[in-house]
Amino acid sequence: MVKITDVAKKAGVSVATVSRVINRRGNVRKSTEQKVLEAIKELNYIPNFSARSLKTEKTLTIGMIVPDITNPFFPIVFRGAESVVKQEDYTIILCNTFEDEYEEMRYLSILEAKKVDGILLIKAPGRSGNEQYMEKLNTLPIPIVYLDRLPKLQDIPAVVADNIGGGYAATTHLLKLGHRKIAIITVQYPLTVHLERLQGYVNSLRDHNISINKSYIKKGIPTIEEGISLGHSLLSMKDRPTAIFVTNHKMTIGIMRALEIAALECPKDISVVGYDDFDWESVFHPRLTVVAQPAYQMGETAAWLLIKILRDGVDDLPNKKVILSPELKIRESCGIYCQSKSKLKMP
Amino acid sequence: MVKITDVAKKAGVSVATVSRVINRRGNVRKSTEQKVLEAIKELNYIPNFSARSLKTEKTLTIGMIVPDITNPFFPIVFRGAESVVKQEDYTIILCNTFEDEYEEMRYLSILEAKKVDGILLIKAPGRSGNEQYMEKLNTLPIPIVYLDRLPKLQDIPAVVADNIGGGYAATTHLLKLGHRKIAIITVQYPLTVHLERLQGYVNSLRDHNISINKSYIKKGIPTIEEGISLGHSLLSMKDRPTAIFVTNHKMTIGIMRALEIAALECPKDISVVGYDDFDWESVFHPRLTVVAQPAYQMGETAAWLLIKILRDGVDDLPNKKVILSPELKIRESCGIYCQSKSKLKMP
DNA sequence: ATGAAAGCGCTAACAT
DNA sequence: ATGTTAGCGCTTTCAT
Repeated sequence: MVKITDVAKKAGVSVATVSRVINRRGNVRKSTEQKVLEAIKELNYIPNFSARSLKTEKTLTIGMIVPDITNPFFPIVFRGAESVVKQEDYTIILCNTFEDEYEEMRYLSILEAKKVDGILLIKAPGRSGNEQYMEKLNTLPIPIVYLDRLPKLQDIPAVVADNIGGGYAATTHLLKLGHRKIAIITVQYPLTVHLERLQGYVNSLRDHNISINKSYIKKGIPTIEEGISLGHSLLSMKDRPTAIFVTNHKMTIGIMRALEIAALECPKDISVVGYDDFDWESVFHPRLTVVAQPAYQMGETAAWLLIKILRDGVDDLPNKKVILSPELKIRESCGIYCQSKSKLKMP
Repeated sequence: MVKITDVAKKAGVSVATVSRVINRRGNVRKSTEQKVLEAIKELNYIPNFSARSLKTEKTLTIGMIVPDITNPFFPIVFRGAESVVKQEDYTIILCNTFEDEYEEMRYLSILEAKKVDGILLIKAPGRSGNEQYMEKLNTLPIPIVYLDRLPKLQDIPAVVADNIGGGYAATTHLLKLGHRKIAIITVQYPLTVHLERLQGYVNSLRDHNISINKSYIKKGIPTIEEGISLGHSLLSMKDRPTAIFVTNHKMTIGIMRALEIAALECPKDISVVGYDDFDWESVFHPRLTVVAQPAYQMGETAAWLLIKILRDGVDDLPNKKVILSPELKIRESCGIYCQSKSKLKMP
């Protein structure tokens, strides 16, 4: 391995000078800089990050903790974050927690040991009995920007989507189509995103003077299988809903499967609004009407925020929390409900 | 920051002893070990990886370079790799190249500087005029395991899928259904995977004595838009194919879109076989018949191979290249072609 | 079983 | 503008 002393020797200068040209510290004559650059190229010298980090306390790497990179929402967020972070020569350690807070804690310790400069954290659902973990999070010596999911902490840097607004938009759309029996399928984890989407649903119903039917509110874990079984329970009700709002992508797939099994057509027999917008959803049938989140932008913004904090500190941040707006994409999975004829029509 | 000397002081031992217990080097009396462990816990000591790496030349991190994490195939591979790598306490730096070899080169230099212990490389397509890069790759001081896409190098550690077999299976399936006018849409990049899938298509046609119609072979870039336009050109032919095999997921979405625009139904009017199997494909319509790759297993296997190399070196590896088999998942996007009646029927 | 001490490759304060 | 040198926190050899 070639090191800085080798370069210095070859160029006929001291290591300090070499270091200066590597780090563009200035105070180097043009001609000596040239010599050094040549030596570097000839020897194929690459500075050793570990050594540099030991001294500077900077690693130029940030950690990103995601619940499930297999959920297509997160790769988009990742790319958004990477696109801004790479401009500052940062690199990302990606950690998958499988929605397990203990796994998250484990990764956090590792990231702390590896001295990443900052962390982009999309939290796993909190475990009861694990509350002291939040304190630890709050006092971690590494800057954290929370992404998508907001923990119960005051005044922390975070980038989230307006989930209440998303839930409200979805429900209101269904209401305007004439639906009155609107169910919601959401995730049982104590996660802000799902709680808020439910809140948006409730708000919309309230605002439109529709009473809330608790049996229309179903919660479960975010898997296809759960979507199927929750779908079944909804579809087999006597007073079956005419529309379903699903706040999770995988459960939406499950619902669609449940509809098929029950030989129900969407949107003819029942309307569905999903969450998150992926490329195939606008092509395959039924084309899903969904609340689309600005995933890429969320990643970008969070990364940008983190870098800003890394540079200037947290304290003089005007607003620590930024909220991005989702967008309702109206496609074909919702039909008009005509009360008089007691059936559904296409819009 | 609490460091090893602090722990030593608190426990009343030397730093050497602390280091021994941390690294489980043995030769420490049970009682002293206990003291050290307590000190570590009380002080909340976390060893500094940078310092350790500087000394040991190991970073316990590996780099993974992927062309596009937004392609749902790669997150699955990532998870597979992570699942084995984490058992050995490695962490993964994920790098997205956007299918750009220059971007890949840039990341490779960074990974080299950061002294990752090994690299999982899913190559971007090679650029002409950039051939000397392969030499550099070959002499990199960091072990590389190639994944999915095989570069033109001899005898390198690699984990790939049997793409010839995949292309053969897809084409043969169509043939058995009675199709004779089978088109293929594939990716124009010089990538083994697509070249081989095309080869499988050709082989199958040859083996069944069907002459190859060059105008049925379309190549383009792997995007939805390109799928649409290539689809158009195929569908507007006088002698339009009765079946299309698409070797890329995004282009498959594009094809389905093109079918809709042309008011053609799948599988009634035309059959389609795609590549890669994602959860929604078995629910939304038309349910795609696809060649499913063992993505997770590919990630696992590659990571396992890399770790083995990290431990034992490359040289005494029995077989450096492992080939995993894909599986044809037959669903509903292919119909039977009845030549006599000159139309398609469902199977 | 334990400790003292020499580096690992680099940066930066200080000297010139 | 350039050089000398003291660490950064850790592992490991060599004594004891």
